Amino acid sequence: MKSQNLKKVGLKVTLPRLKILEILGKSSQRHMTAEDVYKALLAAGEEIGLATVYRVLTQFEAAGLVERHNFEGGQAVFELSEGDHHDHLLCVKCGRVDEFVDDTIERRQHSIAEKFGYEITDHCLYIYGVCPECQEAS
Amino acid sequence: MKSQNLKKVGLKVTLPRLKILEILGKSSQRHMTAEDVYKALLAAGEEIGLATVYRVLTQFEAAGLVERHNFEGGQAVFELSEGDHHDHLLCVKCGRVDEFVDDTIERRQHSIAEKFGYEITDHCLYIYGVCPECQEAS
DNA sequence: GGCCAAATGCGAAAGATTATTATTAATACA
DNA sequence: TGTATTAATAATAATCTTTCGCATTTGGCC
Ligand SMILES: [Mn+2]
Ligand SMILES: [Mn+2]
Ligand SMILES: [Zn+2]
Ligand SMILES: [Zn+2]
Repeated sequence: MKSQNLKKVGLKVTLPRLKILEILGKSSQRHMTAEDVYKALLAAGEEIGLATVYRVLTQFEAAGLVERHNFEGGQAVFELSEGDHHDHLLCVKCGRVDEFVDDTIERRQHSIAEKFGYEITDHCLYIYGVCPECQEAS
Repeated sequence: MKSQNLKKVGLKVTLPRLKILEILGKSSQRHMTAEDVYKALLAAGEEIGLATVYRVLTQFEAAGLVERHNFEGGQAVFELSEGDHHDHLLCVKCGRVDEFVDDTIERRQHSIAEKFGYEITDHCLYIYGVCPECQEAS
């Protein structure tokens, strides 16, 4: 149950938070901007302000419930955290997002951080390109 | 000479463009925000508007003279292109930036893009962490 | 030097995100 | 279950980064 997730991380169980969690879980797009979430809420008949969406998403990020990505193009996107780390492939034409995990890359990253003496906190790898569908279309 | 660089990419040789190229080349920080460049220009006694800095940096990016990065933290940063691709290690405490190249990672990225059928256009790998100096300080 | 398109400077505008504050709702507990 | 306490929300304003519009200036070329 979603309210358990919220309690677990010490957040009060409120309607906006539940609805936002629900949208993030149910939407057909896994990676959503704050605006996307806001519009989905409106479409679902919920009267939740955009500022609340931003506030809640930021809290969710701090609590580890969602991840924020700064893909190219101004707006940050959010996705539900599911424990598993993964990286992203992004189509520059249609905005499609694919996810992947590569253990070799993960290991190399750690050895690079080690070589430079960094204590790694996070990392992100974005591969931009043209997806198969968009290649055909051109 | 810098004016040659500009002519080569089909950009008119103007004072703002020369000065901005110069700042990017001479500044102690290799990775600068538009604001950084603007302040450096002011400090050098040049009267160049911030809008011009943004405009010129964007043109330079389109011409391949500089690269733009969207590190965490709102502002884009720019650095002179020097042909060689590299990725970045970023200290989350002091903002230090280190650069690295890893052929294994580069190769894996291409094979991932291939597996998904993407025609790769670009990619970036940011490793965030705490640099050696900042580890001591804490 | 003088013409003309292109570039600049300035201010306004846009877009994304955050802050403020009065109001409302969730939790704890009587 | 009702109430007090405290945190969360809504609405709006503010902020921050970046871009636009337009009058003025400049660079390239004759
Ligand atoms: Mn993802
Ligand atoms: Mn660099
Ligand atoms: Zn596509
Ligand atoms: Zn540091």
